[in-house]
This record gives sequence, C-alpha cells and structure tokens, in this order.
Amino acid sequence: MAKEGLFNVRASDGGELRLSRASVGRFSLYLRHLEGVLGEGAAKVSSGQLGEALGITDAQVRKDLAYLGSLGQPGIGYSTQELIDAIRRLLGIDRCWPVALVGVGNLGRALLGYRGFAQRGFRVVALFDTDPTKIGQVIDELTICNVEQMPAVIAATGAELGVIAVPCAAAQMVADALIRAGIRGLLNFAPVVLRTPAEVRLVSVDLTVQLEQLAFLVHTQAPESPDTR
Amino acid sequence: MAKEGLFNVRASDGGELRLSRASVGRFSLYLRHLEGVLGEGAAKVSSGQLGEALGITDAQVRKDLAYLGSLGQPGIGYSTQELIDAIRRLLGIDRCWPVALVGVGNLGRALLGYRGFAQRGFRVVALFDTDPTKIGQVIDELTICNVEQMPAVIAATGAELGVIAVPCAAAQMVADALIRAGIRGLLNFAPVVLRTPAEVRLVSVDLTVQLEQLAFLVHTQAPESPDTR
DNA sequence: GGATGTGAACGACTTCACAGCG
DNA sequence: CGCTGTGAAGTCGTTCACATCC
Repeated sequence: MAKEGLFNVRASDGGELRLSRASVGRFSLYLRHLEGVLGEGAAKVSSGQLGEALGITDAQVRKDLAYLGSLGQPGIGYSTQELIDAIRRLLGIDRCWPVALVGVGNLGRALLGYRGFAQRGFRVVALFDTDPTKIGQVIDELTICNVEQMPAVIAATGAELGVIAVPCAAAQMVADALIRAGIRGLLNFAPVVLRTPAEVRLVSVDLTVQLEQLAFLVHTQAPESPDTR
Repeated sequence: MAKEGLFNVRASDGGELRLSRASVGRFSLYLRHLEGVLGEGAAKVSSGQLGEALGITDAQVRKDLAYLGSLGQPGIGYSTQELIDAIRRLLGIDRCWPVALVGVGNLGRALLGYRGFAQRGFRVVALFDTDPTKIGQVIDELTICNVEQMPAVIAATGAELGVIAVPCAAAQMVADALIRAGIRGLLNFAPVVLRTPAEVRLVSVDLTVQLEQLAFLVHTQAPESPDTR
C-alpha cells in the first residue's frame, strides 16, 4: 500500500535525476568519511579507498558518485573537497536547518548535546516538553515551552524539522501538533508507527528494533556483518 | 567487498530457512504492533490489518509470516499470541540478553532508562566509561567501571552484547576492548565505521545520518514517506 | 465470502566487465 | 598502468494474481 521507489532530484546541470533510496543512505557515510580524510590532508581519493573504508565494492562507490556528475578523473581519482561540496548540495545540507526538539528527557538532552548535529548545520532553535515541571526551564539558552505555544514558537523561530523524543503514548499527539504548526519533516524516536499526511516527511529510529536485529544476528551467527543505518 | 545476503536460520521444523535481511527488520515491527493489539484483546489478526498498521502491503506481510511456518488459517487470519511467540523465537529474544553499556553520558543514560529494552529481555548488567571522574559512580545499582576491568566484569556478569555510546574518538578502542573481553555483538552509536572480526556481529546507528536523510527528503519533496528501520 | 500461501512477474539494487581516458 | 564511467548481467526483494482452504 505504500510504494517504495526512486527520488527525483534536480541535478546540478538542471536536469532531473533518479536517485535510489539506498544510495542516499550511503552518501551520508561517504560524507562523514571524506571529511575525516580531508582533515588528514588527502586531497584525492579513489573509489577503491572509499569502498575499502566503508565495506562496500568499488563499483558501488563509482555508481553512487556518478550521480554527482562526472567528478572523477580516470587514473587519478576524485577531489575530496569537490565530493564533499557536491554531496552536501545533493543532500540539501549546504545550508542551516532549524530544528524543534520535543521531549527534553535523557534522549532529548543527548541529542541536544550531540556534536554531529551542529557540525552538519542542524541547529536546535526550540524546545518543547509535555511535563509541566520542565516548562520554563532554560537549557543552552533555550526555554522549554509547552505544546500549546508550538504554533507561535515555531513560526517565530522558523523551525522546519521536528525531532520527537517523547514516550510513545505522547508521540502521535506531538506529531500532530508539530504538523499543525507547519513543520515539514519529522525524526521520530518513539516506538510507534506515526500517521502523517503525505506532504510531511518522516524518518523513524527505533532503538529496540536495532537491539533486536543485533540479538538476531548473534543468535543465528549470520555470515556477514551488516552496515550502518 | 563485503557480501550482503540472506541469513540461514534453523527453522522450527529443524530444517534450514533462508531469511532476507529486510524481513528481519520488519519482524520487530510486527512484534511491537502485535503486542499492542493483543493488549487490546484481539486474539486474531489478518495480513491486511497488519499491513495497514505498518504501511506495507498485505502480500508482503504474508510472505514474511510464511517464514514462521504455516500459522495462518485461511478465512480467519493468524493467532496473535502464536505470532508473538514465533517471532520472539525467530529473533532469538525468547530469552534474556545481558548487555554491557559503555559510555554513561546523556545517550548512555537515555538507553539505560529506556523501557523498551527491559520489556524485550535486554538487561544492562555492566556499565563502563573512560571518564575517570565517573568511575565508581553508581547508577541503577550498577557501578561504573573502567575499561581495564572489562574482561573481569564481563566474565562475571555474563554480558553477551555491548552498546557503544562514547564519542567517536574512543569508539574503536572500546570496541576492541569489548571484543577482547568476549562480547559477541555490538550496537554502535558512534559515527565511525568500526572494524570488527567476522565472528562479532555489528549494528550501527548514526543519528546524524538519520537527520541527513530527513533533510534530503524535505529538500527534494520526495514522493513517499519512508518506513522505519 | 474471506483470508492464506505461493509461483510468476516485476522492479530495484549490486556486481561484473570492459572501453576509454589521463 | 591506474582509475573512472557505464552497459549488461546477476541477485535480491516486492507486488500480483490466483488456487486453495476454512
């Protein structure tokens, strides 16, 4: 009932590009690794080196990078910096994304303090919680607001993405409120399947599911280790 | 260079079964939903209802559930309880998994307090940190130990799985230590690609990658919302 | 009628293999 | 010679469609 598929992206040359879902996930990993090797002074990388580092084949890497245009030089490799810039553009993280965080428990605080977010241009600009005792507290110069204030606060701060880090009983209600307030994408950590209108994007991360995957792998002694996600 | 693939599982009838990676991820979601509907008193479910709830097709659900054996009754559906039991057996979570948690920062604490873990039989039995000021602190009746004590503590507690919630600079070192101490599977939250021997299972969760996926989806206004993973 | 289980068709993703370029 | 870019082949995963059974 839900159709999987390819993404249509405006390519750098202005044309349309069909991008597979699986590649999108890998671009984040390429980016992370490329920023690392650039810091070590490597101005060039080859598909073989990248594949080695991420545990995938060199052919796969070349297929992915070909989406960015013809950035590679035969016999030489790719310019690290050029790849980084192109991937950031493709993923849409060549700019700042203002984020609203709902649920300032341990998980929320962990996300708030997470370096990786800021480094990639994600900036938490608003905090919300449903617990009345937390309303009004200030963390990192941000005041925790209640859900009723959401439309006003989100309009004022310009938050476009929402992170849901509340217990699962409250998750759908929080999602609905965020959507009413005009948020365009949700990152959900609550272990429930959220119902959202088609125009709101949703990514869910369920920590229990990940642990269960691991238990399954250990339990069955499966042949190969899986990749990140 | 790493081959992806199917898992060989000992089926309930004793035979070998080939199980796709993708299905494994969905079994956790089925389980979560089934426990919910069982709590509401639904003794039977159909593939259509399950698919509707998780946003996938009924055919997909039937294909997945067929891995469990022929539990369905044509015209009736599946017994909720039977499915729950069979999925728990398949995933290997029909027993308790002792877990060692490394890194007692915000994320570590969030995981420690996470209800879902305990409910599914994952029990944190050992805590470690690299920060000397935290060593010796007691949380939830567990004393935070340092990495040197790892072999002894893990042997004493019987921990089989390790959760890595340390900054990425320390992650590989922690992984190596856990592996030396005899751990069989790792759940990694640090944004690096860990190197592990083939017999140790690895699942990685990179929160930045998830946010970047979301940014990409919003950025491109892709047609359909993705599912959990 | 209503729902399962499953071969066959379809579509997506990965790997192969090699032409072509620096 | 080394490495990229890409058609072709192969593998994996999902959906269709329908025989089958309660």
